[in-house]
Amino acid sequence: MTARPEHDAVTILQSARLRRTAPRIAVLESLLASDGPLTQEQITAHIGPRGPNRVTVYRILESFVAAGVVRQAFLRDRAQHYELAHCCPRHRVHPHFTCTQCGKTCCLPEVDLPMPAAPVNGFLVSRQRVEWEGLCPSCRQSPAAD
Amino acid sequence: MTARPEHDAVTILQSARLRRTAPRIAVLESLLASDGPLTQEQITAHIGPRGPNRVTVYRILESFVAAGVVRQAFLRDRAQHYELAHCCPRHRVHPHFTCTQCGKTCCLPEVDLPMPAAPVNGFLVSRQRVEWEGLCPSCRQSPAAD
DNA sequence: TTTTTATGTGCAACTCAGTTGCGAAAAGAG
DNA sequence: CTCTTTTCGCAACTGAGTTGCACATAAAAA
Repeated sequence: MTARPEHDAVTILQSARLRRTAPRIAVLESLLASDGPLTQEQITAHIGPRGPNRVTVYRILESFVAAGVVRQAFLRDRAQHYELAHCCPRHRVHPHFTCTQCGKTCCLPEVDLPMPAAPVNGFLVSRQRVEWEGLCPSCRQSPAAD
Repeated sequence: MTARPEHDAVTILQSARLRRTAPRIAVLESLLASDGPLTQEQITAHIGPRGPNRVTVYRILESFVAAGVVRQAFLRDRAQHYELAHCCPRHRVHPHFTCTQCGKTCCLPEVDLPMPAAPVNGFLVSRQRVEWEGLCPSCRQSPAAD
């Protein structure tokens, strides 16, 4: 879980000049361990009952977003989903995929979707967000599973 | 406001076989009069103080979505935004544009973004949602205005 | 190491979009 | 006009996220 330096919680905190506290490390490790964006509730559940207060998790995520370590990936079911920023460069566009069967969401950083460089109908686009819905590889192979 | 038949509230209700009540007509007319998706709060404000209860607006929107008359365009600031379905065909992909300066959102139905027909990395995509952020035409012309 | 100080954390209470249950009202059928 | 079904309004609730404040602690200074 601490193979590459940029995938180590303490290293990330240090290079972002953020205080390294137990709650922050725990939140960061939850995001590192996940293969997709997480909500506050999912992070709290992953850390377990001895983890930080949910307000603390919200504030930690807020500070991570401000520091550029974490990004607000998308909103679903009225809940914000957070992902590590290093999973894909800031200005590059990557789609988020949600499986309609198993409900899991993951980001596809290797997929590069073009964003219009010139204005479209007079609208100057500076940021793009793409959400895909459909069937993930495992649900396609086992249609009735899960 | 009632120029084209498909843009007339009563006609829309009749062809969708929905009871035509004052609250339904008022909600539909708000959406018809708007150039972009609206929240329940915006619809209620547009109708005015003598309009229906907010719970009623939610239920009306819910029934409109079920009937295919209205679509949930996107979620912003924790609020669902609704738009008329006839503004762009159901399965075609159109981006929603939000201006970072004036905050207004509109959909660009004339812009057709390609959706992958074949699976991408094993993920079979059946629906796409695209959000653009940037400067709208009027804010580009008057940078400090509004 | 100890002290100091700025920052982070936990708790309780709050906000606000959206939901639910239920009795009253009104639309459409006969 | 009457009956049945659907819709509406109200009040109370839910759940994600926020705020204020006292306490705790990481990092800086002594």
